[in-house]
Amino acid sequence: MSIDWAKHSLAVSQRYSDSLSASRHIRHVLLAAITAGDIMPGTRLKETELGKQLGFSRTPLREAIAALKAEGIIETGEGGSLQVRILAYRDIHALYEMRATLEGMAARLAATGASPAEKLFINEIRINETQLINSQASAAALAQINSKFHHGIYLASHNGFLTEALDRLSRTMVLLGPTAYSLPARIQEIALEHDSINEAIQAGHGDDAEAAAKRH
Amino acid sequence: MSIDWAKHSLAVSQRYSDSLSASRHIRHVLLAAITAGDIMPGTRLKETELGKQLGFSRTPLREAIAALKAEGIIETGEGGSLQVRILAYRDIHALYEMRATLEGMAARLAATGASPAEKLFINEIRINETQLINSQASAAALAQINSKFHHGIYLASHNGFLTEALDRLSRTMVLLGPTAYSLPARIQEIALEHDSINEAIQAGHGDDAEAAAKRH
DNA sequence: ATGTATACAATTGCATACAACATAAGGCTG
DNA sequence: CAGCCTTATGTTGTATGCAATTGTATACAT
Repeated sequence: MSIDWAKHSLAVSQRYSDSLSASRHIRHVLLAAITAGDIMPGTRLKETELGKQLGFSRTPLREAIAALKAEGIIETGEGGSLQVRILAYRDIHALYEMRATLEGMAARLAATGASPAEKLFINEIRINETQLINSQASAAALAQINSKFHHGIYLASHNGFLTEALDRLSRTMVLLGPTAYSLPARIQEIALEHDSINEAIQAGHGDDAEAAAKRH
Repeated sequence: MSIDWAKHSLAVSQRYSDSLSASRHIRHVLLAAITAGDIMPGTRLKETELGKQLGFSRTPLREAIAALKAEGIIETGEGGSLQVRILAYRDIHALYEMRATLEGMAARLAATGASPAEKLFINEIRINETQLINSQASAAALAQINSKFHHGIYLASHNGFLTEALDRLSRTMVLLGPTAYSLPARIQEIALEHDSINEAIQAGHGDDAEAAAKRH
């Protein structure tokens, strides 16, 4: 059974207005396919087959794979065969531990160093999120606004390496499968936690912001 | 004026017993050249020229470059030209800020979660370092034992992503140029700081270890 | 029947060739 | 003489073809 590559390819083309080189395009398509669960961890990827299905030569495909290997999304198994990385249980724990620390760092820096405009921006997103929750928005919409909220904090930290590291962690987390954004109870929890983080940032309390973000 | 690639290439071959694929070999050689200061940030890299000098085709060279681009060591300038990344001043601050946080995290985890054998291992390295300092060892030797000490802590954190992130930071830091390991006063300071970190880890005091590592 | 060795198929790694694009220089025109 | 357009050169992006290594299957021997 084959995968619907056209869907992911089209989405990437629209998202970036066809302005990506083939190798970058392929990289995003592969990430989208993994995120959507079309390719499960451990799946063996065969270059010739993938190239034929995607409609690209092996050269840009290998470029994309080289980048994903450098990020730890794809690994070379026994004998040089390619496969999507399988996370061990201790990796999962380590992943969340890492994210907690970095999220805490970002929240602290945002609380202590963000400009008034940036704090306002974060607060607006938070208000927007509350409205979406109250209006029973879809899980996808909630996930998107959630991502916006966190990204706003990353940017307000004024630390490009921190932002990059957190983005990288997010990309690695797609290996865990689709995130659960459907349980109503969890949605309410998330809202409360976001409130705590936001309030600490608005007040400029670094310690509180870090602690709240770590709990989240 | 050309660069002595043979030196770096030989060093990499010896370090890894010639068991690396061409693309990985090239990646290490490029990193070594940047570390040694043979290639300065902002230098434009021309694929055909590099390939001819290194004795490899453009294909594995591009694989290596793709990996280094994913790591943020090399970036594509105007018109798609390749150049070694230039760190802005705020990047430098962000880099050290990031490392302080991650080193603190590693030290805390090592203090709270390292096995007795791992703690012993770290302690041995610390003792070894003291001996080297007292015997007026070379700056290179001190840098090496310093690296070992920190790496020992990383591994004792039992968090592969943390270790990877710190290694990545180290690779990015080569863009700042050779590190100063020559000032005698600083050597003494480093020894004292390492002692503080080591003692906190041995005692299992997470807070102290994190604080000491952040200061360092 | 099981283990081992050999041969074949398939996949990855590398090299070369081609196409598209950006840049810089030189000539032409206003 | 200055500015713009055209052309030529050089560099990056992509495709294809070949070689080498690895996995697998089958046959033979113990």
